[in-house]
Amino acid sequence: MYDARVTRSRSLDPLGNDCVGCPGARRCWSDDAGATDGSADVPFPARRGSQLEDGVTLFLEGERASAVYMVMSGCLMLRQSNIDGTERVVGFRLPGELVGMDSWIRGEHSYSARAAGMVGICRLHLPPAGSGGASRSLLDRLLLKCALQMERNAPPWPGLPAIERVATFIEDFAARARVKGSASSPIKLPMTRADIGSYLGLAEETVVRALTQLRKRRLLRVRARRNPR
Amino acid sequence: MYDARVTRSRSLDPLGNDCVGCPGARRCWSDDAGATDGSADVPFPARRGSQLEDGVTLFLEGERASAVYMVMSGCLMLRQSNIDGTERVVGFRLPGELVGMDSWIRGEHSYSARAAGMVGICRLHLPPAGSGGASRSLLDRLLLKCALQMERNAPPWPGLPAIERVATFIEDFAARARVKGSASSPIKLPMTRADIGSYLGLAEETVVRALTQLRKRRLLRVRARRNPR
DNA sequence: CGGCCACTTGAAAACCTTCAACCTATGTGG
DNA sequence: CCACATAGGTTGAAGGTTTTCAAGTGGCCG
Repeated sequence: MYDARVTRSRSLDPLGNDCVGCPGARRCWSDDAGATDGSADVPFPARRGSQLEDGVTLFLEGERASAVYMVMSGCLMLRQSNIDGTERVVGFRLPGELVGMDSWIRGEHSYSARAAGMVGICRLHLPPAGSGGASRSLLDRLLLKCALQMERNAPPWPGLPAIERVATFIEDFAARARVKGSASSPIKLPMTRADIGSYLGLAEETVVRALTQLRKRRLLRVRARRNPR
Repeated sequence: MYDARVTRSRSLDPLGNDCVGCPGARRCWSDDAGATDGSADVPFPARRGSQLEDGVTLFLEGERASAVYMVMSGCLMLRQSNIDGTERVVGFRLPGELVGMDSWIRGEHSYSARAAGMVGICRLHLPPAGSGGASRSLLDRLLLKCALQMERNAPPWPGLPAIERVATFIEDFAARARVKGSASSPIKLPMTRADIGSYLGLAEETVVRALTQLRKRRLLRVRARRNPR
C-alpha cells in the first residue's frame, strides 16, 4: 500500500556521516535544559537528512532494530498492535525527538513508525546497546534526551473529559512542533482525527465534537487542510 | 501529616557507599535484556538500604532534585498536581526501578514520591546531569534502565473499557512486583482503589466494580487487606 | 465506644460511543 | 471533461458505559 522508498534529501550534505558541521545540530542536541557546554559539534556516526514521503513506513513493529532515529522536520506517527489485532497510535515524534531508544535496547521495534506528511530524519548509528561501544559524550547526550522524553511519552491524563484531553493534546503538540523561541504561529496537524482519537482513547466523532467546541469558544482556530493525506 | 523521618535499614551494610558487595546489586543492575557482562560489581556512589515507613514522603513536587533513587523493596507512588489543584497518581515504582531520572535532568522534581507500604530504597549520588562527571559505565547502565522504563511509564491505553484497563494494570503490576524467575504467587496491592482509579483515570467505584467482575469471572482472587494503610 | 478510612453497592445523571447519514475535496478512469 | 470512487471530516440520534451522589459495611485505633 505504501511505498517504502526513501528519497535522498536536498540538504547540503546528504552523505554526511556525523553531526559535525550540520546546520541543524544545535537544534538537535543543544535545546535542552541543563545542556552542558552548548557545543553543537557532536561527532556521532549518523546518516544525515533522509526525507520520507507522506505515509512511508520507517520501520515496522517486530522488525529488528538496527538504529535510533532523530526527527529533523515533520512528524512521525508510532503505532502498536493490540492483542485483538487492532492498531492504536501510541505516540508522535517531532523535530529534535528521538525514536527507537527502547527498540535499541530491546533489539526489536515494539511499534511501527510512519511518516505523517513529509518527514526529515537522521539515522544514528549506535553500537549495540550495553556493549560499551558508545562514547561517553554520546551516552551523556542520549541519556539527557531519553530522560527528557520520558515526560512527553504519555498521552494526557485519561481522567479528564474529552474536550480537555483534546485541548491538552493540541497544546502539547503545538508546543513541541513550534521552533523553540519562535512566536506562536499556526501549526499543522499532519494526522487525521481518527489518529488523534486513537492516541487519546476517544472515538473520532468525539474528537471532532471537541474541536468544534474549542473553535466555538474561540480557544482554537481550525482551518481546513489544504492537502489532505 | 506524614513523618518524613527515614529510618536506617537492617541491611548488612547500611553505610555502604557503593554497590560493590551489595547482595541486591545483581537484581538492580543485571536483570535487563541485553545486559552486558553480567557483572554485579557496580562501583556507583550510593547510600544503600534506607527504609521508608508507610506514607512517608521521599520527595515533594517542586523540590530541588539532588539524587536519583532505586527501589529495592516495596512500592513508591508518584503523584502530580493538576492545574486545578487536584492531585493524580502518575505512576508506581517497584523493586529494580529508577525514580527521578527526569528530575535529575531538569533539576527539580515534577512529581512527589510517597511510600506505599514499607519501602526500601537506595540513593544514587550522581554528578549533575550533563556535567560530564558521570562515568561511562554508569551512563551505560542508567541509559539502559531509562530506555527500558520508558515502556512501563504509561498507564494502559485509555481506549479500553474500564474492566480491561484494571485487568491490564493488575497484570502489569504483578509482573513487575514478582521477583524475576519466581513462580506466580499472590501479590499485595499497597495502594487504595482510589489510587488505582486516579492512575487509570477511573472513578474509585468503577475500579471496585471492575475488580468485583474479575473476581466473579474467576480471573482474579482478591483477599481483604490485612493491614490497610 | 466512636470516629475514621477503605471499601462496597444502588440508582440517576452525564458523558461518550456507536450507527447512520451526509458533505467536500481529491484523484481516477472512461 | 465528467462521473464516480475514496478518504477525511461532520452532524444527529440512540444506546451503553462511566461518573456522581448517596448510603451503608467492616476493621482499626484513640
